[in-house]
Amino acid sequence: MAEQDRSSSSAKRAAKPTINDVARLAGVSKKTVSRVINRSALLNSETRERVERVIDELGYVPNPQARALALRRNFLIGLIHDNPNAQTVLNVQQGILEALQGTEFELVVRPVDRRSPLMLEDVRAFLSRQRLFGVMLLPPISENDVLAALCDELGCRYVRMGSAELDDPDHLVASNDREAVREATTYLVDQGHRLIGLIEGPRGFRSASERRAGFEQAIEAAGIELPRNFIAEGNYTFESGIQAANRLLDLAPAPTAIFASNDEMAAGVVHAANQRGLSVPENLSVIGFDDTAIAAHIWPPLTTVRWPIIPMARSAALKLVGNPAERKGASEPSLFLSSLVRRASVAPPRG
Amino acid sequence: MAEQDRSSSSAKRAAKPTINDVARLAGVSKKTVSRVINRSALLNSETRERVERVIDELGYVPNPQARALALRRNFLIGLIHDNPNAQTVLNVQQGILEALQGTEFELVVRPVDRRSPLMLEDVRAFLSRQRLFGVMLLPPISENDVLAALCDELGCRYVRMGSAELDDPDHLVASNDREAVREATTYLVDQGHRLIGLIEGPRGFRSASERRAGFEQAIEAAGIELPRNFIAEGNYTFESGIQAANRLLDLAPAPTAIFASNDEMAAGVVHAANQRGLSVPENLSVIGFDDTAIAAHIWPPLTTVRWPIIPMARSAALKLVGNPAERKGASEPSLFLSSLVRRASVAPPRG
DNA sequence: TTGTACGCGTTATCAT
DNA sequence: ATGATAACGCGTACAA
Repeated sequence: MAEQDRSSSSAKRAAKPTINDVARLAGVSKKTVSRVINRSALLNSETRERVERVIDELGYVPNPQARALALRRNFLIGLIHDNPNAQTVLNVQQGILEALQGTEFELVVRPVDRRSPLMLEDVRAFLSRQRLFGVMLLPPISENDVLAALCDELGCRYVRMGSAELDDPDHLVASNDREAVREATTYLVDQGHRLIGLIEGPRGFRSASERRAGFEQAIEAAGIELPRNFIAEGNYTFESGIQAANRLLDLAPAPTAIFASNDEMAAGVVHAANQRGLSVPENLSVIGFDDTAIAAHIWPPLTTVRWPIIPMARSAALKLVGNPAERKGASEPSLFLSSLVRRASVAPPRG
Repeated sequence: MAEQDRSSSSAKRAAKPTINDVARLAGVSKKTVSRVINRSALLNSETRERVERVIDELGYVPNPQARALALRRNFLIGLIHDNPNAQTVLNVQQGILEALQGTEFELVVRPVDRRSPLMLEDVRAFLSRQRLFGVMLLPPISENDVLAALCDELGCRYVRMGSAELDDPDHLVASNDREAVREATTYLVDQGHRLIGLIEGPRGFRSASERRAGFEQAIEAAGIELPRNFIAEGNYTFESGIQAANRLLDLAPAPTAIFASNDEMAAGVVHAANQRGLSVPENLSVIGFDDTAIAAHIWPPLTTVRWPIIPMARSAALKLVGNPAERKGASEPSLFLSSLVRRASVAPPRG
């Protein structure tokens, strides 16, 4: 009787109840409680209910640290990324957190440097030490097959986010960048543009090559012959967008429209145009990619490709932890469609 | 002898070495190894060196899960925030991660809803379940004293980030928003503006009241008498900036300059001006606050107040985990100065 | 279907 | 200064 003090059902609970408390009060062994927690199939439903009642009364919650030790697995989801743009990382976080909401999982953020020769060893140390439940890989490192293999080797589930089909559906959430850019470029053509410049992303990024491929397909389909130097390379930053735009605008004839492979670079294009006294879209049409906040906030508002990044990240996280509503999360979609958002940065070319 | 198989010093280590392996090979008890790990003072330096050598040979790393269980404390730093703007959260993360780089700590992100009546209970559950080493509190929830008291109660260290002195130096990293805004406003006055509008932040935000106070001090010091309706309220979003700007610009006489309490709203002001056919800075000068990416990316580039957020976050994290280079992290600064970044969005008013 | 005994890898207690 | 032994809270053989 005296022992019951520890488990008063009132609000006071300085020492949190353990599985032993539950077992004792329910009159079962702690293994049985453990079975209830882990939803073992072989369980008398009457016993289960009794245990569950005690759990509720006590407000018992399993100790994650003890579970992690015994299971050799933490209930943490890792977000491994190498600094794609800020807004992307944040949107991904939001999507993941939405999916993890109400679960026992927490999100751990882990930036890495893809150019460091130690990157793989870093990740290996991180994964094997923290024994994460699973990780999400963002572009561009999501395109690294060795990294994915490493996750497998270490028994860590993973889902990659990407702009093309890089893996099987269980390990992938992708958008179809190529198709989206083709649509965007075709829109420019339909407006009457024939001199269309491309600012592509950095070499080695799958998103860069996919977007370029979409651009070229549209150009070819329109029967347009473009000079080689109408394609300039950027590195997805605002500054690189300015520079690439200046290279393009120095050409004669210069493009009357530019597709930039992301919004930051597109903002750079608008910036460069303004510096030159060109106004958008009267003298130059611009399209970006991502539909990040900046697209809607600059002047004029930017026509851009909207990438459903938050739903994608949510879906990816559900793949990782298993959607409780579904069978095992396998039913989460893997392919997401992007769409063109038409705003004010595009107009027909002048005369 | 046969047991030595487990601890070959070669690269192969499928099963990671444990403290027991180290103890056995070093010929000491595991408690002694534990003492080495935790830098206990009472240790024969000869023993320590021997143990350390074995640790290096084996590539032994303590298991965080077991440590967490035994210590009743996880080596995790939590970032608790209620969606201030995206860029802020990300910058804070960057600063924290810089500080945590190379340590045993990981960063766990935890968004909360400050308006939910369950917010405190959420945080309580989170902290007591995960047993975090410490947490960082971002504005505006960092201004909640009850929340800070809750951390204390649960034995969780905390550091608050804020725009004024909310706590003692051990628990605070703050910028001096009031002074910075006073300087910014004075700059407007010095340029010749007398009709200066303010778009303040949302009610209940300390940053909002601090910035307003700075604005009013400068106006008063300049001997300017401003109509009441020259102060409009926003909620730190782009949209609210547009709306507040339109209210201000509808006035007669209308302001020739507007100080917006953050960059997003300032971008909204520029947007609204463009919509009305006013050009910045010829017809309207604008100053923002934060120096987020958007400030430099819109046209014209925005004069704004730079808040050293990354160093602040880094410093806060070091306060939490203790700067290894310093005594105990107590020497990290608590007050940071903001500075005015002059770009192209301010000019003298038109005669 | 349920319970017993032990392991997970570390730290803490209290000896020596 | 160091070691034996017991926590920490949960999961898993294997037995019942």
